[in-house]
Amino acid sequence: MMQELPSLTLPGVTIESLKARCSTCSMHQLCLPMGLDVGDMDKLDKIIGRRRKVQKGENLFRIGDPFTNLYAIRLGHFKTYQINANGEEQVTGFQMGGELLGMDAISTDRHYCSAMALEDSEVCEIPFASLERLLVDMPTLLRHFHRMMSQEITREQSVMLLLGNMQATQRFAAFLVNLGSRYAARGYSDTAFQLRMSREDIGNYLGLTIESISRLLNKFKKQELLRVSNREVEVLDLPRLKAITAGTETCS
Amino acid sequence: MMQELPSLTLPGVTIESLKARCSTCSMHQLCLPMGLDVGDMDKLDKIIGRRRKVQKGENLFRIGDPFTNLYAIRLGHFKTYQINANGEEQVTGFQMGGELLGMDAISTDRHYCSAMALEDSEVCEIPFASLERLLVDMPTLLRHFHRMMSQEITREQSVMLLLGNMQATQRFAAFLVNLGSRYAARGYSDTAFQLRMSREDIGNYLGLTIESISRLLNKFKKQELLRVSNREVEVLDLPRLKAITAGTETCS
DNA sequence: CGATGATTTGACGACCGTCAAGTCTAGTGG
DNA sequence: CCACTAGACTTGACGGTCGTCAAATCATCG
Repeated sequence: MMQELPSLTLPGVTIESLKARCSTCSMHQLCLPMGLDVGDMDKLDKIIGRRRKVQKGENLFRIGDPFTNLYAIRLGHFKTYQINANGEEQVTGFQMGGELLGMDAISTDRHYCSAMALEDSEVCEIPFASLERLLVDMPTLLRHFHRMMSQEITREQSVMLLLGNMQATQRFAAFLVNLGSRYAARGYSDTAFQLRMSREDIGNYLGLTIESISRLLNKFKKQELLRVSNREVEVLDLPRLKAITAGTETCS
Repeated sequence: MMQELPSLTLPGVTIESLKARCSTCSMHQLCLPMGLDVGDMDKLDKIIGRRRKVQKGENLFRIGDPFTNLYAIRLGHFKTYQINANGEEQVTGFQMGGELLGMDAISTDRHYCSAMALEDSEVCEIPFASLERLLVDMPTLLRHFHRMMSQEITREQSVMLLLGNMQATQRFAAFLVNLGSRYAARGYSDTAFQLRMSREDIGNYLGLTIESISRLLNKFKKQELLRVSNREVEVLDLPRLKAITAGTETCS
């Protein structure tokens, strides 16, 4: 349902080749496959600001913060969340290495959501004013930047489908399949991975309670769809999980 | 909760002044307040393609259609919707005059959702390739285009908050308040307007059934929050409706 | 005026949230 | 190394919200 990073899945582009070239940060992973040449890469290097380490539980930015930078995740995982009038959170997404944070802030010059590190992480700051100036001279980068913003729009549409249309079981299956496919796009296993977020965050993201998540994990375990140990997950029957996501496999 | 078009709410810019200047389509309403001069406006005119009428119930585009144009709504209302594996719809938004459609398609060069006219409507086609070429020479327009994409991201985040966090009553109140504020931004009343969409579309959008919408309308009527007659709505107590949206007024 | 689809209303039940208690885990300090 | 603690997670019982189903009523349009 939700999409993989297309830039990481282009044919002939391996994650290793990108890492090798990457001189500064994951932003390059996103640009290289789009056809940036070495000269363009150097220009990009020049505007990319300092690296910044973000400790587990620390906010990269908060709702209402003035907007100056986009952030490319080099390492680690983040969650983004809205806060409603009562101070309750709504998790709007989980982000991992190679993804871009902060695009929601362009519209009002203030961040519209908060971003928190789920583990010790590292980002590259990309001053947006500089980036926008650079875009004028680099049509390829411009194109790619538009694709990334558009992709965030489609990602969120998928979440709306999930929240508006799916039952609890289906939502949770979709969540796992999506995580797996994103790890696969990064060269990791799509069936064995660690959940970087708490049950609470998962539940919040999926519009369910922590208890429901716990029960769903147990149900999937009993059906031999999953092996679960704490935050370690192994998907034993990915096709069936995908069928549940699609709504083909009715209940389970 | 969801946002108004900021470009239509800048101080000193009335909807009339924009309409007067607007030579071709509502895209100009979006650009003028951002500081485009007359020369820039003319350049924009040149790339904007033909107007296109779309009849009620007709699709402007469908999921999977190849992407060539963005569409600026001149007149009328649209809904956008996803379709899941079982062919069920999930309405992801309602759009009105002055709003832009199709930005989700940039990422994959195919439309990621379908758009259908809720009444006889009219749009301007904006060939995206031409627009992107133009953006290179017009930093102001570039800036504005990025704001519009970003705004779509924040809008969707608000819907995620709505679907993930709110109860039925609160969702419906939020929906009405949002509609009102968007009409207000266009120079119409924020308390008396016509619903252009069916109960079914509203329910689908809010993750509720048509029956629930009907009951909610009735409840609000009994509480003297609304006067309702078919699709005609008059909000009698906007502050209280806003309080319900915010979750301040507990149940009602 | 008749027909078709949209909307309303009621009865009922399922799904999932709430509450409460219990268990496990990881991190800390003795 | 173990005891202790706080927080994360699990499990069970119960209830409420909202979905499902069915029937009736109401608009709209040829």
